[in-house]
Amino acid sequence: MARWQPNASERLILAALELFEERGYENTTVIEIAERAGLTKSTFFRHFPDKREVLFGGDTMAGLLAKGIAEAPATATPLDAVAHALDVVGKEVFTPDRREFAARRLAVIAAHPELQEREALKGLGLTASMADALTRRGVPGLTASVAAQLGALAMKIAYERWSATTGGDDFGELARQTITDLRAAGTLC
Amino acid sequence: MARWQPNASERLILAALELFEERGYENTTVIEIAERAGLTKSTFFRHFPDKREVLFGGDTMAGLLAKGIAEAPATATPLDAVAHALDVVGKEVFTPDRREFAARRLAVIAAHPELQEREALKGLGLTASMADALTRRGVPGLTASVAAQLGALAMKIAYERWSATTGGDDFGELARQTITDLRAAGTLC
DNA sequence: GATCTGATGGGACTTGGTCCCATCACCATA
DNA sequence: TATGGTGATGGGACCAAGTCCCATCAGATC
Repeated sequence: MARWQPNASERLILAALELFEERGYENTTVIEIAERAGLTKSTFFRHFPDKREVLFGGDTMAGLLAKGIAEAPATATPLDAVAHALDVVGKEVFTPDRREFAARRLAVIAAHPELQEREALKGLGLTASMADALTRRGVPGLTASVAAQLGALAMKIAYERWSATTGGDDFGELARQTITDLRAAGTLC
Repeated sequence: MARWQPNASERLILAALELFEERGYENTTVIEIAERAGLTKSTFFRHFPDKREVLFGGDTMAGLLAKGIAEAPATATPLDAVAHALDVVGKEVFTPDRREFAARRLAVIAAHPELQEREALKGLGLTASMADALTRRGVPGLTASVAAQLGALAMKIAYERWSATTGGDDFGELARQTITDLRAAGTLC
């Protein structure tokens, strides 16, 4: 059992996903996850602050969305800027090779309230980040909030659509389509 | 120490709120909450499924919102129906005598991520409940989702405004005003 | 080969949460 | 008065999550 094998985090993530699929989240112990990854409980908590977080890699998304919104052309409407940000996310994070993982991850989350709770919190963070980036573009507060909220909804829907495709579909395109759908739906409110 | 004193749940809730204010959420033990309420750990978990839930009374809100939406006049637009539901909630739950408690509760939640996480989950539940009630009115899926999302945002903002007032303000009115604001903001997206 | 650095192992400890059983208050009935 | 039933509570054993601290080991550097 050689120490020092690379990709400890990745191994832990995969081990956790597999075990959650096999026995469910609450029937899986952190120690078991660590063991399957050839590591120990101590090391697990050195890589992730808690058991849930193992399925919610880093907080890079918030910064990426903010960057994408800031970089959108000055003439873009708030929702256009959000669409641009989702395009960036699609190119840098939701790449085709991660599609299958996303689908498995979504299925596990859907089956366990504790994980949904964490996802909801992450969603709040992303919404706040987008709203913040929009106000820095000069968008008035409430409008920024609404656009960010719709953006978060669009991202969620697009993520589900993307992970459910058989492959080949670009996340950015799906997101853009989703936003136009939401825009149409919003006028009926 | 007479057993059988009434209002065990209320006493636990108040004790928890006080302790969270005094020492913070993570520096407060369930045993301490129970002791201040003149009860024990066992009894605490008999009244609440976990430590967080003590600040998130029951799940009556979802049903109330659904009822309010269902009862709205047939001519009402989706957002109008939501406004009607928020009015119902204002009359049955967010009554003036609970305003001060709401303010203290919000302050505590804002200071502790674990509590924000639970609130985020509750928000998801309410959104889903509203979207569901809207589709039962014949509103198409995506439109229902958008209206529910905006409704949840309106409720959150109105709740903050309401709890921050010095008193006398009606939650339903605040919510209605908030929805008008959001509608205006939405057209700028 | 000695040393330094950083990731890992391991164990003690606290707390959240579950489970099970004993105990007590209150009520009804004889 | 007593007797039994019901439901809420007390209490303790137990497991898993998460924290802390220290020992250990691999690899790089000199």
